[in-house]
Amino acid sequence: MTERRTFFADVLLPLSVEGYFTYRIPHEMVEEVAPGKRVVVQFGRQKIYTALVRRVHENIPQGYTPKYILAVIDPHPLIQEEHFRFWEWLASYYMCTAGEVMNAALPAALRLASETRIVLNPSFNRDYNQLSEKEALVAEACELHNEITLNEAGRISGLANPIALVKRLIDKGVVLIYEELENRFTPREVTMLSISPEFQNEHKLNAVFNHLEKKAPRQSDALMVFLSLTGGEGSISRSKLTKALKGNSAGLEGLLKKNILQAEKRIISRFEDEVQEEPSTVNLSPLQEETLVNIHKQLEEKQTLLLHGVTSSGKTEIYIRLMQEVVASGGQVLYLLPEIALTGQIIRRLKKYFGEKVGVYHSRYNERERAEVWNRVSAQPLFDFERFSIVAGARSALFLPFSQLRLIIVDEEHDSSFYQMSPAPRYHARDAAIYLAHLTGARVILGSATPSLESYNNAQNGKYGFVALKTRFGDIQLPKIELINLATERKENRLKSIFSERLLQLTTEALNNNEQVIMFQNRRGYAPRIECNKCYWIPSCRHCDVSMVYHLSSNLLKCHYCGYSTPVPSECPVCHNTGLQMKSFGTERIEDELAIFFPEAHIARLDLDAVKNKNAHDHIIRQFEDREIDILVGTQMVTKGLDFDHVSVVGILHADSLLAHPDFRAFERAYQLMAQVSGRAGRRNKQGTVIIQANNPEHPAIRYVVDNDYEGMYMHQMNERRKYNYPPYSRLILIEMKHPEKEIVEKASEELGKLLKTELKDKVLGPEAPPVSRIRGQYIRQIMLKLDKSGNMAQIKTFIKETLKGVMKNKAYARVQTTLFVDPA
DNA sequence: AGCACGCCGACT
DNA sequence: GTCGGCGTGCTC
Repeated sequence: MTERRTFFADVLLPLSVEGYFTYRIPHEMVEEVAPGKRVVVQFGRQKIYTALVRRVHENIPQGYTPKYILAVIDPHPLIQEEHFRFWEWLASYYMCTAGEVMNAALPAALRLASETRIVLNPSFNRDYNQLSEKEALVAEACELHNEITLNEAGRISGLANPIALVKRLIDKGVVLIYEELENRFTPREVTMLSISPEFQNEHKLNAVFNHLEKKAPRQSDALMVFLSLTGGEGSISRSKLTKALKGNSAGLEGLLKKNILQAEKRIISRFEDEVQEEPSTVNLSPLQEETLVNIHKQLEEKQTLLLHGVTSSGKTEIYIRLMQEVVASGGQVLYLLPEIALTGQIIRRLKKYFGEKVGVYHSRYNERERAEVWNRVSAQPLFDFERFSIVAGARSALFLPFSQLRLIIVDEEHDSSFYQMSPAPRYHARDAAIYLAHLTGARVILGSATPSLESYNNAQNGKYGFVALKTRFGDIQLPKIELINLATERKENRLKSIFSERLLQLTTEALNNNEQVIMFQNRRGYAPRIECNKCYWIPSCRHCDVSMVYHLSSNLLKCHYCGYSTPVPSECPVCHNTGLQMKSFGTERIEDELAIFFPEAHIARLDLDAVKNKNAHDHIIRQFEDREIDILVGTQMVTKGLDFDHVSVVGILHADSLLAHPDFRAFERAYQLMAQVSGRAGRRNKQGTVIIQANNPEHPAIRYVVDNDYEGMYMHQMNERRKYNYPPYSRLILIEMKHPEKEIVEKASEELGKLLKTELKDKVLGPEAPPVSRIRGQYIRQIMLKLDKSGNMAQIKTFIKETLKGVMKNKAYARVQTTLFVDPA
């Protein structure tokens, strides 16, 4: 007789709780439970969650009786050991829980969440009079709808938190609750129609036909259409046949009833079958060819390489060649891009070479689509689709379960949107990609025309490989950049609205030549503020410490931080003067005023307000590509990795505003933005022109853009960074505290700062109020830690956590929200 | 993160 | 007295 052994599983829950939880594995599940599989567990009094098994063991937990695992979901592990290790590194480096990483990693459709359902207790005597009004409402709703959810109970009763009410109903024996698991991952199915086996010979089929022709002409018609579409062989989807039958569905029903046709469900992809193009090879210029050889050579030694290629230098072609090589050897490629650079343009280009091997993964996809991509990347997919060899995705694509990851390309690596600000995990996808590659043995290529100082520094000191592409592809010249001094223009009365005469003149010429123009202004809305012309009162948000922006389209003042909006006041509430003036220029106003100067031109706007709808962004880009738009006005959205062939003029309307931020990266950012948007200008056979308008055109950041001098900018900024001990000379951790009461957050942050200083001394800066010191009614204080690169980071992070815990013990600070940003970008 | 328990003020 | 708001602590 074999001894019965007891097994336990340490599982990870998708919650913001530290550590793993131990559950007992029922004997009948011992075979099934394995690390990386999803299991269903109850956590707490009632909630049921999908957890991931981290490890299985026989150590009996001490001090509590573990609950049982309720069910095993997966036949094969969903997560491999190296992914767990990646998550755990991310959690410890970025100071969050592994559960929070799990939440970010698994698409929602692969997580099960239970929902509390409320039903009427069968033994309830239906005496609603014994109940309070709200209780009766909820109970009656249960009777009427059979069951309601907790949320619905909240709505019906008007209570934000209906739990107590429901609990009373349970105690009174009126209702019962149970937890319903929702599995949201179901593959898409289609009904396929084919000839039933017994009619699959010509003789029989003819007989049927003759019979139907006389007795059931509608059915015979339907059969005819079916045969003509399929040629008698194979199957066709029901929807296709129905469409071809143009309403004769009765005929089809008859054929199915008589079992002449048979229906069968088949799982299909959620992604439209794109026309599969023959994989073509990319033709590289001799310079690109040389670059490719150089990349290969360096990747033999270095895991990560920085590809510094000026705009339009043809980086994408090189990426495609590298991808082809990886795919040919059976490997997988992850192509990371900033969310808004993931446009139809780039995807179409990849599909042209790789057809159905390319998957796309970003936040505009719904849950089910994401779950399918997840499956098609995995080594053991739940459903049988062709495996994706290449995934183009935004930062969250980093968590896809690649099994043969050989190459990660981080394009536009300087882009700060690779850093996730909220929610946790607050991580930098570029840096995390490098760690993931370290775990999996993959190579990383960081690409940019304007690399981050950090990456360029790593290339300079030999940590990364380095390859530069200094000339544009196909002999396109770099644009000519002209400076306009806004102050002098204004003084000499040559400024029309916000446009210099030179810019208007060049725009006119471009339009006459049937060329396109981009106008860049980094503020959305119509007027960034309005102002009383007598007492200088400025309307500001009631929840945030910022002025309200006037939006023409809605005729409202809006807060860009919390979304609060108000009508425009008819008079100044302070001095009752009716002269309220629009100050400064947003993209909406620029679009509006351009229409006065160029009434014939098609003008469009590309900013957050213009792309609220799902496909609006792609739509505008495509219209611009197709030259249905002559002038495109936009915020930084127009700078993100787009290639247009017919743009001859780019206007940067107010460069100073880019430099006005009190941030140690402002200079670098301003350079990157201006260089990137300038790079949109220029076309075959004609040099483009960029006009930079600024009150202070002598600013060094602008100088480096004009001279196309990345190196110079790099040296200049590295000097500054060294002087003030900023990255890459140090590492930063930002601690942000929030509370609706100014005094509380001030005291809490002062106290934390003081305690941190006992160990970290002058490495602690602040606390101080950030430029926008109140958002959504919460006062904000920040403490910046400037840490030595040589320091023991793990130890310092533990110290920070412990110190914070100590401060939070004070009941007065219990509701202060603290957020940690490691390596903030 | 949720969720329950328990303390306390306020309204029938 | 009950109702409901919110602080506190726990979840395998």
